[in-house]
Amino acid sequence: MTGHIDGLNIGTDGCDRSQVVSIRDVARAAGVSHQTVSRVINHSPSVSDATREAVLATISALGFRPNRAARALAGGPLQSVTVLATSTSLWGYSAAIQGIEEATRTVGFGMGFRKIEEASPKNMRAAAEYAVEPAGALIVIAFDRAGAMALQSVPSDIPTAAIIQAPGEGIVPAHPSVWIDEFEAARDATRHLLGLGHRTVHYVAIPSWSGPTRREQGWLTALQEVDAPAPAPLKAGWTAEWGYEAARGLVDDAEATALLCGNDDIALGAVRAISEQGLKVPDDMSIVGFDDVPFARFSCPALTTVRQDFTALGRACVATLMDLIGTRGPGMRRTAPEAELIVRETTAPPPARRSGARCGAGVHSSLSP
Amino acid sequence: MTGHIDGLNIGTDGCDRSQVVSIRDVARAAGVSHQTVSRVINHSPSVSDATREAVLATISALGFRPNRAARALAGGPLQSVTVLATSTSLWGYSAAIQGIEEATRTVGFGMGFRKIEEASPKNMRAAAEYAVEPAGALIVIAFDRAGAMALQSVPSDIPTAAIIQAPGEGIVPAHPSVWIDEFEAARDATRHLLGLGHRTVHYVAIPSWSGPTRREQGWLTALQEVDAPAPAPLKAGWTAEWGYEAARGLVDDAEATALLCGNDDIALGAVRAISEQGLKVPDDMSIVGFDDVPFARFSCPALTTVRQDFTALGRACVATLMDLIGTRGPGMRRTAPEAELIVRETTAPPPARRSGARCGAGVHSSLSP
DNA sequence: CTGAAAGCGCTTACAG
DNA sequence: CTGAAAGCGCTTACAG
Repeated sequence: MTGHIDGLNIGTDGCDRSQVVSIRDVARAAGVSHQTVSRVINHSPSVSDATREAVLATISALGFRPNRAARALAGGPLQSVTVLATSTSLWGYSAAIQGIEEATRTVGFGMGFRKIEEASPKNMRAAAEYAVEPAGALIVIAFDRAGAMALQSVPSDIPTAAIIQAPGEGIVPAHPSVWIDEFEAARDATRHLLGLGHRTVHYVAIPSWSGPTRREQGWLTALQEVDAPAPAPLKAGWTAEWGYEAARGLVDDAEATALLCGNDDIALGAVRAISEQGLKVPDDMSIVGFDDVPFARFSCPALTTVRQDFTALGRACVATLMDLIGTRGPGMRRTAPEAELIVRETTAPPPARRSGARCGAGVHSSLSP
Repeated sequence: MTGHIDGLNIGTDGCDRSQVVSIRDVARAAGVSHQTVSRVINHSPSVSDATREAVLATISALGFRPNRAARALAGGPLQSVTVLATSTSLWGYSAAIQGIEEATRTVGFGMGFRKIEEASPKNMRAAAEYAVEPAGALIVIAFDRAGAMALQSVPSDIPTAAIIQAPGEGIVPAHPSVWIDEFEAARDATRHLLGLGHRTVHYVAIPSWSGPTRREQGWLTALQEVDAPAPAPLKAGWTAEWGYEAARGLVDDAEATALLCGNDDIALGAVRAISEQGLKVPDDMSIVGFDDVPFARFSCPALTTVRQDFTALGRACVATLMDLIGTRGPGMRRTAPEAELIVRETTAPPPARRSGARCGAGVHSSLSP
């Protein structure tokens, strides 16, 4: 059974504009001019304590709520930011959005969200139009190609900050941006695997559109440090399917005993693929993820991964934006967080000798829907 | 290393208000009055095709973007909804938000988001204030207690719709609401387990604040249908930790061979706990989740669960809201989606005889951080 | 079909 | 410290 109420409780049509109390109503009730009320709600120092209190009392008595549209229109300060991103549900995105929301709320801003479907200039103009206020600020999450293109297409009169993938050496982002540089963490993860005795480490790459990512560079550097062979990175998308497919392709390669994955979903998909072949993680194959999604420590075996604090990154981006528009919140930290290797249960020394042959016993049928 | 750009490319301060083109600029350039421009951008039929085209051309030539604040202030139709919820990252929430965003974008609305920290009336007033427009519409996601309280505290002059847990028989929501009724799916899941030969099914409940949820009722009904003993539901929160703890408590109970969990995170946490004890899922314990999170089919073993389409639910909620405010989008479906049992690998017949003793060999140390 | 008027609720200057 | 003025960019009626 499905259920829904068809039109109950539609007593109010939501357009009771006659009844909402305005700054003038407050002024009248408090015996002052409406400008004085304006000063009070804007925390102007040029109001005597007595009148301030009186006005404040009237405001709460009347249930006055300032009209944001009017404020924005009259040239008040920016009070909202709208975030543009290709996803709300992938971990990095949703965690970053959470951080952005927290930080914007702290400084008294509202937050809008709009999904990037396609990063055409036309769409970006539309997106900017939905920026809630005239010239309302934008934050674009540009982890992916569409996001990066969106960032480029943003109208130049809109204050914009971005969360991006760590740019390569010497590349300067076109907008104030924040990122996590995972070079060292990726190198650490690779060294960890190498230190366990693996001859080399395979890498399943998340999408990139402008040269290798910093995490890929870190991986490669660790390999080169010890003259380990560097297999070509496996290209993947963001979801578990990709890790599943990548790992299936590696199962018959006796040389492949360690796998660094561009994110945890990919890693978890790889774990699944290995297990389906009757092999064990980490006994037959070590796997390391990236991100430390909340579930990572509950997976079986618990996933070794590189933790990234996307929520803090979101907060840092808001701080950067506030610098840009000259509104600095109290104690806003703009430093991007570090990435950190978390060793759990999916990494171990390589098998004495990988059979390469599938161990029939453990073979499941392929994925169910 | 952490990285961030300090203040690069801050050529624009974002307040180039002198330069933004207004309806009057368009009017002048097109040789018409500004009302005519207004009519064009509002799709009024009372404009000749010739003038419409001319205006449209000028609009794109000048890069005109209507000012939403001015529109809202002047009494134009509602053009945004802001969603209130306690989380952006839990699956049900983020998927619902995605559906809401899609649907609002389709009808030309913008979407705001504000997290519910605490559902005090004061906070709700503040939240309403951040509704982007005066009397801007609200959607509250009331899966949890704080959400439900928020829904109650919403100022009555704001058009509001809600996504809620399926209400018990005879309970009428205070606002137009949508929900998924999981009664039958929960009963199906329980029957499935019973049909496999389990004597009974234990249930790990998600939080409830007004009697048993529909899914709990479905579970109980299936048990009663066959006179199976009905163990007290185990209370849990929304995350994997809770399933982990609940399952640990069940491991020594030889009677407990099947577990229905209030959501997939709980179920996955339970799987982890069982495995840590050296037991196997589903051989020693069958586990069923709820929601079908994207990862469910990749877990090892792949999770049997009840699929719920939260994205469709979000869309249905927007349709309900549009009915409320009298703005009906093209082809909006408001029917709430059904829940559906997806049988995968975590369910099987009960063990011939559960030892109840822990199998030392497989015991991991407890959870890493 | 199109234009001139008035006003939405606020905020900046500008005066006192 | 406080009030009277003007205007932000649009939209509804109201006239033609």
